[in-house]
Amino acid sequence: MSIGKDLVAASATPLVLAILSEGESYGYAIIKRVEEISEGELQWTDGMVYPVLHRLERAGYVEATWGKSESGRRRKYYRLTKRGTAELADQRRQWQIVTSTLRSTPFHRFQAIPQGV
Amino acid sequence: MSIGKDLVAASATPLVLAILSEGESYGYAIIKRVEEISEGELQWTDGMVYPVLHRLERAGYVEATWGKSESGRRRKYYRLTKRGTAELADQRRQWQIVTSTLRSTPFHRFQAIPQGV
DNA sequence: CATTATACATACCAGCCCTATGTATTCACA
DNA sequence: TGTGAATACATAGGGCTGGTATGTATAATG
Repeated sequence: MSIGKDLVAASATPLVLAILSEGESYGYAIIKRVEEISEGELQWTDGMVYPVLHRLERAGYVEATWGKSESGRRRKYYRLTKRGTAELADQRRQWQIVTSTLRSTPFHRFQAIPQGV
Repeated sequence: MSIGKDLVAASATPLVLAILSEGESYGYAIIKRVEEISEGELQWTDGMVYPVLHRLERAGYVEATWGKSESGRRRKYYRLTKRGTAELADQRRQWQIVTSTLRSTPFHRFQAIPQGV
């Protein structure tokens, strides 16, 4: 994808937490949801999402329970914990600071140059 | 500092490029400038900035020349290259996508200690 | 009956911030 | 005169994390 690795890394946690704040969900659906709300710009792989969910679980930001889809496939449903909700708020604060700092530079005046120079 | 490691990582390159787009500068001054425009929220260390500058130089985004301060201390001045300017534009595009995606979620509705749906 | 979509898991690799450490000069101040 | 702080740059090593590749398994599709 056309988004740098470190930016993907930085946005992974807040995006997953934000999506789960809409209601409980599971790995595969989160991948689809990210693709949907980014209008196809962000395309996560499963090999990336599951480790993120495991990490969030270890950190106590989410809880998981095994369930089943209507068709019978097993699913691991995740939902935000209280700590996860607090973490989401903190993530938002951090992004505010950084984007606000970037806006203090000529950063926002640079338009993307389509190909070539 | 209170900003996560991965967010610091993701913002380092665009911030340095944006600062250099204001005019040539050097490591120590960049650290001070970041602290200034973030109003003290971002406090970079020298051990973090110099490797970033070296990486940007290897990537061809910046050029460096040795100079001296008025008082006589040696300084390495960095300035944006054409490729660096293009990279800055691309970084901006990436950040637009990610922040726009985050805004598509309840992310922006979370204030310090939310809940209440 | 084979391919695709769904659904989850993990080992390995590479990249990068962070900390710690080292060198060197200028300036304030006691 | 001397001592610490600020200025100024450099790099080695550790730890964390996403990306890739791979494996398992079931349901739907044609």
